Amino acid sequence: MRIQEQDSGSQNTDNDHCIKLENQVCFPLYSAANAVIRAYRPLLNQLDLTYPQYLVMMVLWEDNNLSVKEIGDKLLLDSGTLTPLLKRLENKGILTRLRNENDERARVISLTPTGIAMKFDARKVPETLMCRVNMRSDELHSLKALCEQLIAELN
Amino acid sequence: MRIQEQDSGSQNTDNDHCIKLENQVCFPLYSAANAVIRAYRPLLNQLDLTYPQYLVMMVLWEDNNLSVKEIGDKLLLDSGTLTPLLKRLENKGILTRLRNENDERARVISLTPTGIAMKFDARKVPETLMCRVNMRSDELHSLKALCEQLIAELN
DNA sequence: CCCATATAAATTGCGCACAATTTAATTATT
DNA sequence: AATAATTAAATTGTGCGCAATTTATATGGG
Repeated sequence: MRIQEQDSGSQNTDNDHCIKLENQVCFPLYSAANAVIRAYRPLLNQLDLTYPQYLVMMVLWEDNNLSVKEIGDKLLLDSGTLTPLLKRLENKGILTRLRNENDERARVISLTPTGIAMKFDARKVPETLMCRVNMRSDELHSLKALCEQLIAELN
Repeated sequence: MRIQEQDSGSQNTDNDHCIKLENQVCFPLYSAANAVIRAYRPLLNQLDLTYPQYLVMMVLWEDNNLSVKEIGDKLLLDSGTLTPLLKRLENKGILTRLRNENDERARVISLTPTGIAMKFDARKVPETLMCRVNMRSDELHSLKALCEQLIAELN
């Protein structure tokens, strides 16, 4: 025998609703990010890339020969995440990790011809995913803008 | 000497912009989810919980004595994620993982008095985080709705 | 020039997230 | 009742994500 929607005489206060999953903003955000990565997986498997690896590739397709730091600044990821990820891409022959001759602390991450060529097939990946999603362009734009706003607020 | 914004005669097609990080919806979503978990961490450290553990606790505070499957359905997580997570919470004395007597395959996850009591301190966690975020209530609501819409589309 | 400070990567360790598989128990079928 | 199919958790293995630390190089001030 449980009381359902009304506030019984327990230690509940009027801000008790905040702790309900239903009323959280962050949970759908977290869950949507998981869902997106899950949806990308079968598409990216064809390129032998994970989603974070694909993000790194997008950065490098746009601007090759970056340091780990520069990639990290663009993706908001640190060397603890990027170093092993970049080593995996290096092992696949997709990029090189040479030392910067002007600053021996830094590396220069450079796509190989193989890595550059992958851009061609990669173009259809976001396209294919977005075909599966029946959302209007303005909805996607405001989702993007709201996420960017939230990221800015949390720094 | 690089041509910047206009389409030169290379293998570029007019959907080349799709592959730019700048134009992706999923990257800000992924990045915002990371940022939220990062922002929650110092607050949740005081409760000795991670963000996924906190989500499980929220589910159980609302509805105690659930199976692993039922928790997974609410959080969109599988037993591969939940089993070790629940074992860690069990080791902390926050919950028990007894077998369901009617169905020996399933477990009944039940909060201990300690686990139930944590709800009191947990209430201020989302409150504190949202104070740091200078976003209007309607913006947060539409962010939540858009994420939920995207999750629904991807299943 | 020397030393303090700063910076770039790498390393270590933990906890997810999930695909794929396995184990055990339940339900359906014949 | 015996067998097949289904279901619930657990297990295994890979790859993040990040805090904390370490290593190596660079830079700035005295």
